Amino acid sequence: MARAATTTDAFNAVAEPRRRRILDLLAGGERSVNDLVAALGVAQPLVSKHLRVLREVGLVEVRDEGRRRMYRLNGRPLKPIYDWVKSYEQSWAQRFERLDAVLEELKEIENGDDGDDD
Amino acid sequence: MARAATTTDAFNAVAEPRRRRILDLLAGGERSVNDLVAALGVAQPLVSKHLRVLREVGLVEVRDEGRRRMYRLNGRPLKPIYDWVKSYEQSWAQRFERLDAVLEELKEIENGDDGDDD
DNA sequence: TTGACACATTCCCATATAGATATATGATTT
DNA sequence: AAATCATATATCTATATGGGAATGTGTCAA
Repeated sequence: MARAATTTDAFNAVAEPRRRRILDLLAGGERSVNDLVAALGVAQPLVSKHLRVLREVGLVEVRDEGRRRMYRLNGRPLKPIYDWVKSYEQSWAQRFERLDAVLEELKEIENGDDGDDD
Repeated sequence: MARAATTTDAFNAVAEPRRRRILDLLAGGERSVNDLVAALGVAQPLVSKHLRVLREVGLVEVRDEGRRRMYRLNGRPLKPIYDWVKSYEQSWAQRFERLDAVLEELKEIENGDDGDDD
């Protein structure tokens, strides 16, 4: 099996930095494709393809306005990512569990060794 | 260019569900590879390969214990994901901007049409 | 030393890109 | 209708998988 499609879910869609950048731009408000092309400085077909991926996972929605297509953000599909990653918040905020272990080691070392040994 | 390597950053590493599951298991405490193999129900070489990816982005750390290798979680590389996605929290908590637009449309319809159209 | 156990790595395959280029589609203007 | 503008899609290439099977490596037991 190959890697899962980028359109499988938001996790995969958002793994690509350019797509995150697009979402960042859309967070500032609705934008046309050409707007995005100019802001990103990449080829138009590539932007369209990225937008397609984002559309397929529901992260953006389109509205036709004359010959332009206005894209807007829909953050809802990001919530599963938020929920998942939030449950790990402790694991970087609390760097003290490890510290505990180190302190215990130091206590033991205190008993006789110098411990200059990284 | 192909897709970015899964070892490029945590975003890519975590796009794979099996790797998220591994982190979920490690969140409960240190585990040996065999433990993970049993818990996941997948082939051992595959688990080792996923662990390698997680190791390369710093999401797990290893400790040798006899012939076993004990893996433990390091959540720090998840922080960039958290920070990025957190800035979108409004965009799903606040589903009212859209509602506003709908209400405006309804007001207009009120002026003459029945609007039985969902 | 031999054997068993726990993992990691290598090789192979099918698949899915990201990007570049060329072209198709659809709306607006002239 | 013809030309133009704004986007989307099709085609091609190089690359990076995830998974399966086989094999390599290091540790402990007999």
